[in-house]
Amino acid sequence: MNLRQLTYFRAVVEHRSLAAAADVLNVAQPNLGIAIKQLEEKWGVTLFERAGRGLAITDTGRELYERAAELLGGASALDQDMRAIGRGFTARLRVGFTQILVDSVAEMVAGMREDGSAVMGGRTRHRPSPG
Amino acid sequence: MNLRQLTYFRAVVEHRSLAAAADVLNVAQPNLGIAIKQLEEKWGVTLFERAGRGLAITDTGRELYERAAELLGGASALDQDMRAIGRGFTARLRVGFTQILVDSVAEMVAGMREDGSAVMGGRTRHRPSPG
DNA sequence: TAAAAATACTCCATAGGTATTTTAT
DNA sequence: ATAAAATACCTATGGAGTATTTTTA
Repeated sequence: MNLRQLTYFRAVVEHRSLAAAADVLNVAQPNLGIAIKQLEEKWGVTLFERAGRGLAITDTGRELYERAAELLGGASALDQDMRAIGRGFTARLRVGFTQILVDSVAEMVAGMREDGSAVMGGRTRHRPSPG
Repeated sequence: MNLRQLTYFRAVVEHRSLAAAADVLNVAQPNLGIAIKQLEEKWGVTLFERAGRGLAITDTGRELYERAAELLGGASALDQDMRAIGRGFTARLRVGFTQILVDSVAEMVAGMREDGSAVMGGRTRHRPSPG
């Protein structure tokens, strides 16, 4: 399994067609069918069934789609954030605050995300929550 | 960026050495240096600096490590779960329950995970929470 | 001088493309 | 007859290995 195969699979699911997905991805049609077959053979599952001229996704395919999309989203975000660091657009800032400020800080961060700032990483709790 | 490069990077961070990581991964030492250089050049960042005979990770490298580890963990879990489906060991079960049972169900699921069951997917809220 | 990383190269697996065949409307 | 997927085949990129050189404690 690699990100390329998952990317191809996701596009095929979203376009419900090898040809359409191939067009969007700017690759030749056979590559997509091959990538999907590789996943199916590696895992011993069926992701699509041929339905007339097109493809019908299976339950297993749907399960994979949800999780592949999440994984690819994470990979894409990581890629963009690292590129941003490379361009010097960001630095790492560690911010500490107490419970009373959690909501207002969260609001600020959400605003930064909307502004296109590359907000990376998450929260770290350095002391156990009371109780 | 691909999972192979991140896998190599993670191993180098964890072993603080190309040679040691190469030994664990059963690949030749130069491959790891090449993979890391590819990431550095793609993003324009510095992940390690040569420190004496070994390598010293940079702040950027640390940032990448945290996120790469998370991504690789997700990929590994996905891989195992799909393989389990292929072996017929799992089926998809959609379970609905009301708010009062959330805690007890969560506890059961956590127990299943500890038992090694392949618990996949997450929660879906089909109605807005009250208020 | 010993231990680790970096470099130079060769080889091969596989990703990608083109052309064609098969399938179903 | 047409539109889509599947198959066959060829090419080329890049991932892997070996051998060697450079770096530094």
